[in-house]
Amino acid sequence: MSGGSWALPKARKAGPPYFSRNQVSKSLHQMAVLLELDGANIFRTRSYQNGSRLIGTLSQDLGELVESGEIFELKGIGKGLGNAISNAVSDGVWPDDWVDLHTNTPAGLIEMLGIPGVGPKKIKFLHDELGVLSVADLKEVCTKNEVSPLKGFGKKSQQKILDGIELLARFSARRRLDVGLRYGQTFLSMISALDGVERAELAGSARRRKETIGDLDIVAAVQPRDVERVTQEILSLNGIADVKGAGDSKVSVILDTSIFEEGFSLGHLDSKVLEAIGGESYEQMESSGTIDAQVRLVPPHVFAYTLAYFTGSKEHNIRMRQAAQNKGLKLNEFGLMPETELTGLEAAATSLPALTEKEIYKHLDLQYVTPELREDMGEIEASASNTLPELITLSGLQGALHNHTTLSDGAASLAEMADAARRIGWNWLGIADHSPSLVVANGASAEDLLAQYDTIQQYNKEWKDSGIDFRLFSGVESDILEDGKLDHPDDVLAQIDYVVASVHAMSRWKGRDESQNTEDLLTCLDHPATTVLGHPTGRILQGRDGYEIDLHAILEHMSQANKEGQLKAVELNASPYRLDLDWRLCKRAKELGVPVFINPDAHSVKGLGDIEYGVMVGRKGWLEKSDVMNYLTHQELAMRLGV
DNA sequence: GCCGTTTTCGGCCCGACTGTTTTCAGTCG
Repeated sequence: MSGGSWALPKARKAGPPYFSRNQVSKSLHQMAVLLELDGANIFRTRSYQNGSRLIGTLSQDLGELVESGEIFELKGIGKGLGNAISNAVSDGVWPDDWVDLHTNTPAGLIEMLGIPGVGPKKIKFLHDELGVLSVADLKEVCTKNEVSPLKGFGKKSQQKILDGIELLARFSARRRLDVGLRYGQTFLSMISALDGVERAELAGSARRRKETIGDLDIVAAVQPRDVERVTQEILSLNGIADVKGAGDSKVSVILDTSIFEEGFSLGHLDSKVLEAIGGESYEQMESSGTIDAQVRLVPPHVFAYTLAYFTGSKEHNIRMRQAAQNKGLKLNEFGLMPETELTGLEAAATSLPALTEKEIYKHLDLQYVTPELREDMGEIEASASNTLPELITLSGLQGALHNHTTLSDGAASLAEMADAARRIGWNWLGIADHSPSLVVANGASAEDLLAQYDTIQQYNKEWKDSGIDFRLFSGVESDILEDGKLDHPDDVLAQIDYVVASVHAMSRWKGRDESQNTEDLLTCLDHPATTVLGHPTGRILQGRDGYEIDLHAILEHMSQANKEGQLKAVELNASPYRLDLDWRLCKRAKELGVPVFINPDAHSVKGLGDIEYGVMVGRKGWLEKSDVMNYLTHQELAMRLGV
């Protein structure tokens, strides 16, 4: 759960526009949730949800769309939402009914939505009947047996709610991508090895490489005669802490860390990251954590359809079904078939055959869409017109620019980092240790920085003289100070190869509004020495939200600078704790021609491996070879940096 | 609340599972 506030945002002092795209998008989302709790028509709530998504991913300027009235031409924005948004943006006033709903909905009801098995209808009913206002209230009435006699409830429902509250308290619902993938790939390999499992794949948000994962979905192809035996064998695997259910086609379990033979530990972390996720107690929590997993057992001939279905996303699936409908067909997890009276597996007998997902897309006259892109972010249109991007790959990268050594808070020396990069097969490596203001990370003085620069030149000369095609670049990760200033004198910055400018003083930046933060970042970007904007929002996944910032405006500003011949690049921080730039904005950076550096932000040799997660997110953000600076050779990069 | 070459009403993706019912509603993905 994100810790956002449930009040509507206050209007900016200067306007119009009085609200940003992010604020409008978030408000629409909140309205959708509140309307659900209020018992509104689900199609009405869905309209708000769609509107939130639409505005949030808009590439045009919201203020301009409102001013010109073009906002009403967006598909999904009609009279109601269009007027509400227009008035908010141009007059700074939210509709009365939005304000009322926000004022009158108890915060505890929203919290209750996090309980598994408890949805808006039940919450409303329990609120109306028993006056339940919070999770604590709900626990109390369940314990007092006041829920089971209610119409539509019973003993089991009451116990299920109590179990759900327990689960909510034990662990936050989602896990980071790296953690989810470790569980998922381990469990998948165990299932694949079972006798009778013909094929198995990880599906769901893990396969789509979302930055966090709710639960694991695995699809396994099993002949019907083997289903019962395979189910039993799955239930006896190591690492299963609890069995939630086991039917004819689905096994639902909770996994814990005993699934890992080698145990569970975190790598060497950035001190700021460790602090944000709760310090050492976090490691303890992580190692006692769990994740839910569902295994679907299906006959081999429907495997591809089930895999596609459970890979999602929900939004992508909806578009796929519409594409099927346009051809007079019905698409579900069992097949692609003409409309019939039959349902489920029986209807699948009439399905068009598909051994792979590629064939499903082909039946619909679509180009195959790789799982990372299945978010209804334009991939269906691109697929229909054969214009899907040719995505980056891990093996294509030649180096990475933002890494630390023992000069600041890294665990490995300069020589060790360089050696590791060469063993990976990279052509270059950038070193950017912290600047002096960041005392907590042992920020290096100007003197030490310049000494490091000299050492790097010496290494480079040695490699060159011995015919080794490898180069180190010498940079700094400069803190962005008050008013957008950099953390070293200009004459120092002018001597080194590049500057990654990042915000670290989170308490100060989080205490200010979006326009002030954005303004300071723009000032910093305009400094001639600034090359890369580091971890642009400062978010720590599952730890803290980033500071408020209008990244669309930042990216547009950077786009302009690049058009004028300056190199202003944005970082995709590959640390699985950050994954910042968000994938939704990678696509925007690409459209605007803002170059992207995928940076592991490595604080140890092992940390270089985090680049893998950056590539996953870059692929999810539509990035191609030409969008990513890591594809350059050191000779090409030196030219771009002017060194 | 949105949408429309069946256009101002009546649809809006689809199915499994669960627990409650005796034919269905709520939740989930």
